[in-house]
Amino acid sequence: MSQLRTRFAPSPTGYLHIGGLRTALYSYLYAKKNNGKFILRIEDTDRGRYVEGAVEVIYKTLHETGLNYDEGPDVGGDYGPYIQSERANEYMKYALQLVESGDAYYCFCDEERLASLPAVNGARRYDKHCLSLSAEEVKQRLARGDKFVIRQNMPTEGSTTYHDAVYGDITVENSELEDQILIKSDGMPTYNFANVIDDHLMGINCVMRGTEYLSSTPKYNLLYDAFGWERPMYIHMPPIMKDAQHKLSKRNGDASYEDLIAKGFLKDAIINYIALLGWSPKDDSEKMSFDELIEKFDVSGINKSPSIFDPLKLAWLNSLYIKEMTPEAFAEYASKWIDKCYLKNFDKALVCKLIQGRIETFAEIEDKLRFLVQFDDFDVALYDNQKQKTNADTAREVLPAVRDKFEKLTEWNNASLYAALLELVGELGVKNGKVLWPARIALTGLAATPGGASEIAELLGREETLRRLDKSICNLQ
RNA sequence: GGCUCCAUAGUCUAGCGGUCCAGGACGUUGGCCUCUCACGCCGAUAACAUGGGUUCGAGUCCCAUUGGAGUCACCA
Repeated sequence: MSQLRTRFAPSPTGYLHIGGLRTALYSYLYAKKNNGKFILRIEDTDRGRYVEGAVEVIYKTLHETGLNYDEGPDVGGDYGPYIQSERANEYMKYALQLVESGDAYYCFCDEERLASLPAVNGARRYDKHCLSLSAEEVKQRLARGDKFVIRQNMPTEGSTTYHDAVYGDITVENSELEDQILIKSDGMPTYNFANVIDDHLMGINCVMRGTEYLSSTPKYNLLYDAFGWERPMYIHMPPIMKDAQHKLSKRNGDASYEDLIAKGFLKDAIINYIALLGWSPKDDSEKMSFDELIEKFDVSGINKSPSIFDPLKLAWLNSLYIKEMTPEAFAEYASKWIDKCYLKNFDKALVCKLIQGRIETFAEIEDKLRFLVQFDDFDVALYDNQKQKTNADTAREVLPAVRDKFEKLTEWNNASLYAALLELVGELGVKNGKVLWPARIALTGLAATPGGASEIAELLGREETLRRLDKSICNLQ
């Protein structure tokens, strides 16, 4: 068999949604796994839907996620142009070839007539009205400048079967197939037509796309047959759902790739997660690098039923990727979120050290660090802790001593602070918690913090630490 | 509504006739660890949609029912 060529053919409608990204991912993985080529083609035959800048978003996202295509509008290739609107003159030629062979025909029906067609089985169906027009009549109307479309002439009997790599054999009765429009009245090809022509012209021998095409694929195959072209292999994949009933879509306000990035998810985690939505490797691997994905990817692992997008599991994977970042990489990536917290005098490296292992998404940073710049009066009930045997009364006794120890320190770092705290524990002859708990509470006013008393004191610095202790001690009186 | 497809825990999934009183993961939860939280570690939790077949034997094959998805555009 000749070299495998897959393609991702999005239409530039403004963003790249998660489902589209996954389609691109699988296509890419499958191509790479088989030493094939992955091609990007922009399907912009609908002039009305064109969105400014949408193409760039597609390029950017694909490159950013590592889904580098071998051929495409911005990288070139031997089968260009890779933007359908730039190949506009190609399609009519092929449509006319089909008219010639009787596999397609001119149709002059207007909207009104179409709308008056009776519904069959709950849906309107074109009645092949114009198929019976004589060649002479067609010629006249064309010469007269009548608006027309070109329709595919579907067989009315028999059935068409094809093989899908994940769903198996799919058979559809030809009578179910409508005479779909190939060339629109504006002269542009419909997606269905341009798709087939371009796939063939670009040597695409493997078509990967969502299941929404599962039942219309026979129409495409009939086109391949009419031209005498070899049909490609098909790999349809199930949709990604928001919940059991609804597909994930930007229109419903669901997260797009950009949204997820903005919410603090790492691209590697996103790719890893969506690879797992609808596909699973032979072993039980969950966290996989891009290279491992290529290595393990296999069509037989693609699932048949829709899968629901689970932000919780994505977050879990994301936390795994966050933990393995180097401190430097983490600091750099996190800086944009840390900056939102208006931290001025705090050691960023120290801050990062405390939060890196404690967040699942970068968006949580703001909440986690708020206590650094905000220290309000708090309920002394926070000093209550059954397990540590502490309460406001014990805090009242311990805190002044803590303050005293801290003030005498010549070195201000976690080790010395912690040592000072333990020293006090020794002197008082109590459990660690009896000192550590109230100290942390007094410094933050929070039941849970991203660090222990000494770590937080180190971060706060001598001055702020003493100030907070004084304030808390005062509030206990 | 017609047609096509799908159906294992709350979610993602393994399973391709016996090795499954169903395995992994997220979540939830108990515990350990611990300067709180988090991490980590150990344990628990919960599923073969229903009903018929086929078979010595069915989560695995067939049929029906139910449920769900997709599709039926001069949108892609």
